[in-house]
Amino acid sequence: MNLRQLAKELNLSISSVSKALRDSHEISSATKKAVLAKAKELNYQVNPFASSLRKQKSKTIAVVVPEVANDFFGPVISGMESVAQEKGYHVLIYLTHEDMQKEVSIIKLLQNGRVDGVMISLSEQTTSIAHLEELKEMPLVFFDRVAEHIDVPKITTDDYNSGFMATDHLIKNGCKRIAFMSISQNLSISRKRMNGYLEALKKNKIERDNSLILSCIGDAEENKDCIRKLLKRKNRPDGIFASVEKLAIATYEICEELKLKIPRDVKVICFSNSQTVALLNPSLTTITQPAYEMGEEAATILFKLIEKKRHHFLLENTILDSKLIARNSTKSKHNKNHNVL
Amino acid sequence: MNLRQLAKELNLSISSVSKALRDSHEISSATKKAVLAKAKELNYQVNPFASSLRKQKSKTIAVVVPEVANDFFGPVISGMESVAQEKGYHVLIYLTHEDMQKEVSIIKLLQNGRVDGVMISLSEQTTSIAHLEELKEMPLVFFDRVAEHIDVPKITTDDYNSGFMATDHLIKNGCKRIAFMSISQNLSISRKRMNGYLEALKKNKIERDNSLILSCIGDAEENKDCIRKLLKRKNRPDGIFASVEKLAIATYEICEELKLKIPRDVKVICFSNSQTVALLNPSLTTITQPAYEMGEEAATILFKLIEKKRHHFLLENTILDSKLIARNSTKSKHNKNHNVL
DNA sequence: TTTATCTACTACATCGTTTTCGTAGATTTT
DNA sequence: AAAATCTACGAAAACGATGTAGTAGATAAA
Repeated sequence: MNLRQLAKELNLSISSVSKALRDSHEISSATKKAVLAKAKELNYQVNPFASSLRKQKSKTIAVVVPEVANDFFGPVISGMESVAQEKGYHVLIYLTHEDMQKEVSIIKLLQNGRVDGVMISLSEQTTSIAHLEELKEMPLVFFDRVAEHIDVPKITTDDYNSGFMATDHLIKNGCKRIAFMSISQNLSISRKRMNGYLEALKKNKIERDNSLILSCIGDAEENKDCIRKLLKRKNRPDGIFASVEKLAIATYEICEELKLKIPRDVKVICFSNSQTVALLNPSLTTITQPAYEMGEEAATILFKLIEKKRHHFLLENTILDSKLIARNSTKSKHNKNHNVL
Repeated sequence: MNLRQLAKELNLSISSVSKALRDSHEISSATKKAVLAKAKELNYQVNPFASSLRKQKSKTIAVVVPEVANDFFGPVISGMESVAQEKGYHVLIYLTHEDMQKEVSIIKLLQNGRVDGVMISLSEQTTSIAHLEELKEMPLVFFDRVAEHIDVPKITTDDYNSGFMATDHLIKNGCKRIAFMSISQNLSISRKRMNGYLEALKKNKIERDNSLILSCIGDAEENKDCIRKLLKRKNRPDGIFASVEKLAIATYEICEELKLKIPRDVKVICFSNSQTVALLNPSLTTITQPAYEMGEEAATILFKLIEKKRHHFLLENTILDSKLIARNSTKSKHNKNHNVL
């Protein structure tokens, strides 16, 4: 069922029917009513490709993420999808699986006008953003894992401050030797979290020890090895700040293996959006990011870019607050623990 | 950059260029080479809307799921996306948030040819599938939460058998009064899991007790209330089989609240795809579904439907095996526990 | 030599909408 | 009554790619 057939049924021209359907003032209300009724009766739906071709917009946005099986990206996407659904937009999803090559080819795919805008969180392995520079014409928003030197809106949490809070929290609970474990150093979030960590050490007059700063970029087993070595040292750390949840989980496993008690022997804090970590033994202290809200915010900004042509006033970055949720994995013997915002 | 401009640059007709790009035998190899080179130089990309309009196919599929922030649907989508990416297809994602009304309107959206095929897992609240019957022309695949009386391919795990295994596992570990908790009774997975549960009771000569069969369809607090009441009864169950993870987690919380020890006072098993539940205290015994594989399988079948016109031979259902991973939450004092496939 | 067959291209209709530009007839203004 | 303005519609040209049908010119078959 297309406009031509509908027009024939109604004894009207194609253009009149088209206008009637979009409530043009050029069409009398009687005619509009007839058209709407017939369209409903015959279940007419606008052909999206014809429409997109003509209007040069797709009513579709793309989300490019490293992974979706994930307590963080899941809710982010959910937030984006809600906003998009409300706006009548469609959401294409592309996974990079932390592979820069895939990221590059996905971005290339998006250059042909298939989408009106793109939201991206970079892969761990992404070292250059040349592929993104080429998207210049396209409304583009970064979220969470952002590239620093590119002139587009970015939504992040305050990673520097979160890194500071996490480290300070460990220190306040008695830690003297705190290890920082992150994934790729390519990621600005890792660097910012580390800078927060370093600043907290400095503020508390603890000297920086580079042997306590680990980049775990291998697979699960390699990362475990890395943690095992760390915890087997004679002067092992008494606090671990993991930049991502999987490293904290691995730490739990290694502690079990080495008969180290958390939090007695070593305290653990990490970034995580999982609900279940509250039920771990011991319950895991986390920095939790407002994932759903980040998705909503990113999408909202993207739609502003898409709808207005003036990108300029929107270039400033949006920074959302994460929460430190203190639980038992960082509890000190003497200090009573309490939730801190 | 479009075909017209490219053709002008090359002093060729539009149709020749179009054919050259698609490697038609009507074009000499010299010309093809020139066209390819120029296309690359000018970064020509086919306009997807023009192409889709003309060819009447979109190279796009839709995934409709209740939620994406989820340890099961996340990997499922990941599996689907891998297959799609390999095939050069794009993936649209739609979330129903367990709301039938949303599901209906999403399906309506998909009737206009925007996608070449649809994969869906029904929302909890879905009671009728009239909206899906109207997609008749469209290649359609159900996964996990399927509708039983509709003539399309379905990918599920063996929920009946899993329900049986889970219940049998509890009985083998000493449980006599086993509660079954599920979400919506609308879902075939709930019914099948329950039937497996009932069959295991029968096989072990345990009488069915309807007061131990709960449908938790409320929000988090209501569900907790429901569980609290169950565990406060004077003859409370000594085993709980939760059809979904969130109900098991809630059970853990209520047990903590009521000072009940798992597995001593009550043993718990549930369907879950979370990695972290292995680290809970006690570690949680689960039935784990092959989520990623289910996504791959669903997508593979969908592409067969899309590519061949003969749907017939594909109508049979695909059933994948879930694994029972025995952990401490179902450990009996006397029986040593071991992983069971 | 004439006719048939290839080769390598081009012209053009088509996919279904949207939108600009017209225009006939009715209504209002001068 | 003539001119200007409205109202409600239609014709037709895009949007960009694809595929059918057609055609010069070259080669092969009769």
